[in-house]
Amino acid sequence: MIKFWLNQTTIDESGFFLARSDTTKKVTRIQREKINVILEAALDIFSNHGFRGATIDMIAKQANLSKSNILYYFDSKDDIHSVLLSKLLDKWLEPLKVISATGDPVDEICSYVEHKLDMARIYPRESRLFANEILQGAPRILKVLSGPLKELADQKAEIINSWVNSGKIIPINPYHLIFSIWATTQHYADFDVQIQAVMGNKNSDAHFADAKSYLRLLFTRLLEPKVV
Amino acid sequence: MIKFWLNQTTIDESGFFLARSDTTKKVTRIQREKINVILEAALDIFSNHGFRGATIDMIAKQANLSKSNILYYFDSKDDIHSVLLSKLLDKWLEPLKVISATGDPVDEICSYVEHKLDMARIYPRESRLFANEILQGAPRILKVLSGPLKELADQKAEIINSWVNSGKIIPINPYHLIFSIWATTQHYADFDVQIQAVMGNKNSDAHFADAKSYLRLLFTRLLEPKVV
DNA sequence: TATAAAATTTACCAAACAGTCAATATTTTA
DNA sequence: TAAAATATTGACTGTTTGGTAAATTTTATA
Repeated sequence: MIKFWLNQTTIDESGFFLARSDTTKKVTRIQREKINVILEAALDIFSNHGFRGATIDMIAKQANLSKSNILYYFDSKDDIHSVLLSKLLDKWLEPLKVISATGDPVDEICSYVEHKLDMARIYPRESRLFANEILQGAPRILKVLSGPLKELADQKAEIINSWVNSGKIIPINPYHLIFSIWATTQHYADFDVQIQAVMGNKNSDAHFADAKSYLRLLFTRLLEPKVV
Repeated sequence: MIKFWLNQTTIDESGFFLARSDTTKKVTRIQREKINVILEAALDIFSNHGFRGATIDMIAKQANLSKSNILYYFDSKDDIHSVLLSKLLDKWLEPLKVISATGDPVDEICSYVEHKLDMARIYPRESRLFANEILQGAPRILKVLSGPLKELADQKAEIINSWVNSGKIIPINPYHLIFSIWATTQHYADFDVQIQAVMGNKNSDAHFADAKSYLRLLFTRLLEPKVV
């Protein structure tokens, strides 16, 4: 369990969110600053090396702190990782929530795609942290995947189905639509090295700009009942 | 460097393929068998835990051999991993090679998609091994990505461009088309846990069957100049 | 079947690593 | 500014891990 409480929430070992305890002492300026510095450094290290490939020493060096000092703010390596994951999950689930049943179906989906692609561009480290976790069987966030994530996906799948039933988009499996959006957008963060190798080491933003128009075309042509 | 030569090829430290040396002693029955057992076990372990998360002891246990015995056949943990990667790369690049300029464009692309999806279904461990490697910056296969893979992608991109120019498919960035195929197909192997969590733990093959028809629809509707 | 070669095991080493603890330094507060 | 609270350091510990070396067992060969 983390020693100092972060923001308004934190997580317990099972990955569920707990409200801030009343008996908590107030965080000092130094605690707030150092915890941020550590989490920032840890995100760098964990996202590039995975949990097992990362060492507290690497994080310490990146943060310009001593290992002991890091273990003063966090009880363990696991602890740092847990906090990063919980912060990530908030951010990660948010774009999907925005999809609204009342909007234009193709617009709603394309906005979601664009939103997710922006996330991959702005938060590539978070994307890789997530990918690392999933690749290794999601040991720490399985409950969140089969709980909140599944519920959210179910909910949005229902909306997509209603669009299908009213003929606003072509008949389609909503879950696989969602998976293909996740796959194509996160790919630009997770497989960045491969993209750089194949496309040449241009400015990464150029690839994202091209990806944006490509993916809009892809999903528009998929969904539109009329020709585009 | 590996002690016993495998099949017809192996790799040196830089990741390039070397022909089998003439001075090599012949491999015994036991060597052939045990090397296969070790590689099989190592694929399990590396694909589920990443390079740093895997230990020789885990591989040994999985293979029902002692750690020392494994180090009798392979010089190091790195060595086992290198051999697995080289075997994987052969397999991984092959489907793309099949795309032919003379076939029907949409058929060619859809066959490629199907082929890649089959690979993800049949070789999920290889897919995850590859994903793990890329996620961590592809330190061991960067040369292959910017060499053989890039050349192959360039070559196929030219074919796709020719299809665009002759109006057989709609105007499209061929590289991003390829990326979206890689992303959507490999997703079903790499993010399997997430898919299971969201869709319920049905038989995994059912998801692949659904994915196959979904992806055929996706790429057909993307590419066809006429309505589908 | 005796001998050589190959395979396996056992005991070990050194480095990397997560984490502890007590001493010291710095900052806050009364 | 003195005392209390907080922050930082450095030396240390036990464990895990990759890898070695020599002894022993098993298999192939002449």
